[in-house]
Amino acid sequence: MKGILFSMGMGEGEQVTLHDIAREAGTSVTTVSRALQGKPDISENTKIKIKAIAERLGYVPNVQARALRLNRTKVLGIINPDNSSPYFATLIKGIEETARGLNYSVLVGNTGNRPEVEREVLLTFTAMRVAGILGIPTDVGNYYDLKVPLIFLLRHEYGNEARRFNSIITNDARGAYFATSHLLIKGKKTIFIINGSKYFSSTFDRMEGYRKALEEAGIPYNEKCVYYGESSMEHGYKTLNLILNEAVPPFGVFCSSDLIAIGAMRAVKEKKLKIPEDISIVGNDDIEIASYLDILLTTVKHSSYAVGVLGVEHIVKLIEQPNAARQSIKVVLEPELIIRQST
Amino acid sequence: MKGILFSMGMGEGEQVTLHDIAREAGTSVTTVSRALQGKPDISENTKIKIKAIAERLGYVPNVQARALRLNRTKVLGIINPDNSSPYFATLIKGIEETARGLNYSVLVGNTGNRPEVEREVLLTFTAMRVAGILGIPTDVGNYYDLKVPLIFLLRHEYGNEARRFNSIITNDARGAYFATSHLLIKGKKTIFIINGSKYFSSTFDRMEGYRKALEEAGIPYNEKCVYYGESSMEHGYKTLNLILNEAVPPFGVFCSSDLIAIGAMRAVKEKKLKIPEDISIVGNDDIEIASYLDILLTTVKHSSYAVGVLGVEHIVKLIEQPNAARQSIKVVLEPELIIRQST
DNA sequence: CTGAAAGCGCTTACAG
DNA sequence: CTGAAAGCGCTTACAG
Repeated sequence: MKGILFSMGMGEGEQVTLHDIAREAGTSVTTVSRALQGKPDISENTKIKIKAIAERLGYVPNVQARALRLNRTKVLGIINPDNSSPYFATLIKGIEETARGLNYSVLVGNTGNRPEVEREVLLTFTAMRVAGILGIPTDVGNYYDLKVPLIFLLRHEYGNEARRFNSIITNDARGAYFATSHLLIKGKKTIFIINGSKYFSSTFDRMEGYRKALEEAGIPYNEKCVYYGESSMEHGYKTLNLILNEAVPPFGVFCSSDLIAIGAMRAVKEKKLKIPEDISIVGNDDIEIASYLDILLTTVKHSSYAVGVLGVEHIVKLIEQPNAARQSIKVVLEPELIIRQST
Repeated sequence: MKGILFSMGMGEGEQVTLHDIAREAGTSVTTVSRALQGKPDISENTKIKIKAIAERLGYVPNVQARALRLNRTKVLGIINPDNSSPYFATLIKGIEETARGLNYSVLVGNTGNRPEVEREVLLTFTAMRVAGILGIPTDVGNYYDLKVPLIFLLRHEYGNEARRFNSIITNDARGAYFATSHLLIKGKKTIFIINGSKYFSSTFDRMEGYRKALEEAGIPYNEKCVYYGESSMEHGYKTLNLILNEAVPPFGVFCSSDLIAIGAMRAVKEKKLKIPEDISIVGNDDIEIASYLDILLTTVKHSSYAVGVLGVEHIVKLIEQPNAARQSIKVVLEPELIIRQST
């Protein structure tokens, strides 16, 4: 690493500035700045000369300085519970790829669904003066006094605060409705739901679709069929074992994530029960592995990648078109039921 | 979102500065800066007053300005092929959590293993003046003239350039040796290897362990048993089908990632062949799902989370301890064979 | 077509 | 214990 640098007379950490180029070119910093920006009021000759020197010196603009001067950055902050969870990972990929195409960088923060961590990350993003924030909220209250464009992804606020925030979500009520109806049609009379955390709007929305489907089938709602918790294989595994202590198959289970479904399937397998005969399982998300499992997973497909893409496109619009900031963004992506082998 | 802000007289995008606090406190910006930093040369009274005002105004320091002044940022850049691949996702999680604990932010860039994208991301990071870079390299040549601390993760350079770069890797030669020996011990006479891309050092290292194990067992090396490609379920699936066109079971397969192994298992299942009787499969990485599959996957465990943690710890040392920068970092984490049901 | 000057928000010697 | 001043690297009116 040393060789090349030292031969150019630049040590590690030393950065070429406009001033260096100006000195080399025998011109002013002003001219260098404008030449590099390709502004029309600089002669072709000068531009060519300056660009050549910049190239030779390995000049890379200092965006910190530019940000300070222009009072804007090209950085987006992403707040999410856990970047290693496949659904969020795909969302982040959509964000990163779209942001890169629009010349934005992306700062990632994990909250583990802990409000105090979320607050901390938000503070860091604010200090970094990110141009906008894309958040999968844990505690909506943490976002009240942000001063930058913000869009909630996957979850929105609910209750009294409703409609104050921008959001791009998937239609979880409809997804749950699809899943539950499908389970019913497949002949299961009892449908369990292993839902997410009670504090998320998506969890709440799913209850709506679940109840609607039951109602339409004339099956009374029974709160003993409802479980809440985190989105993990382990939780799915444990919860299905809990259910098995209380109920005898056959029955159906709608899981609020494919991860939960995979854990649940594992529990079923260990009890030597059959899927879908004894227990039908519907997942949620359609992560890639759902179509590589031993028993292909029937699931409600939501494209988190698409949510990421839209999130960036909309937030960049809010950032770059001042009058757009007055608009309220409410996007709802429709889900699709993918029927495979687990039902 | 507007309510609170407007009542404070601050609109969206307007930021409180040291100057605002100074005006309010009837003091100089210098004093405010020092008070907020908790420097000893400011009276207790002044500190208390200034901190209260800062709090009330919702002051958040502008790290861009600080970075410019101090000529250093608290930002780390991560370059990786694909943040949605589970092994990398876990690595990134380890990086993010450790970095946050040390007050660093984390910029994530995906390369898709494409050198030109890698170059682009590196340029952006340089422009952002990241304090250090943690990279899973695709083309080592892209890193030659970086001027910031750099550590390669998971892969290192090889060939002529060897030993110029810092690296934290897993012992892939040993892992492949474990896997291959294990397959041999389990009675398979032919061992295929579905390896990664030819251009990665980890792929190369795996070949070493693979050949050593064969040699010890007195089995001649046959290049027809070696396949290269990307790390995906789809590739594992296709490759196993290719293998099945050429060879008849029983045989063993060592896959260079669990994702490949899962794809391969799917192909075996579709051909109605039995795991492990007909085909034994060993994965690599030990991603979480390996222990939730229908047939629990035997795999070589490498902790990418640990690599992430160590990566941050070491790079922060390089950044913050100038004399440490002279040291060369070469860390190799040892793998472990986890025997489950697929062998 | 080009340059001198101001200023973004911060920190830190330096002076008092 | 406190403040005036310089300067980090950049951009942009303003003047010529």
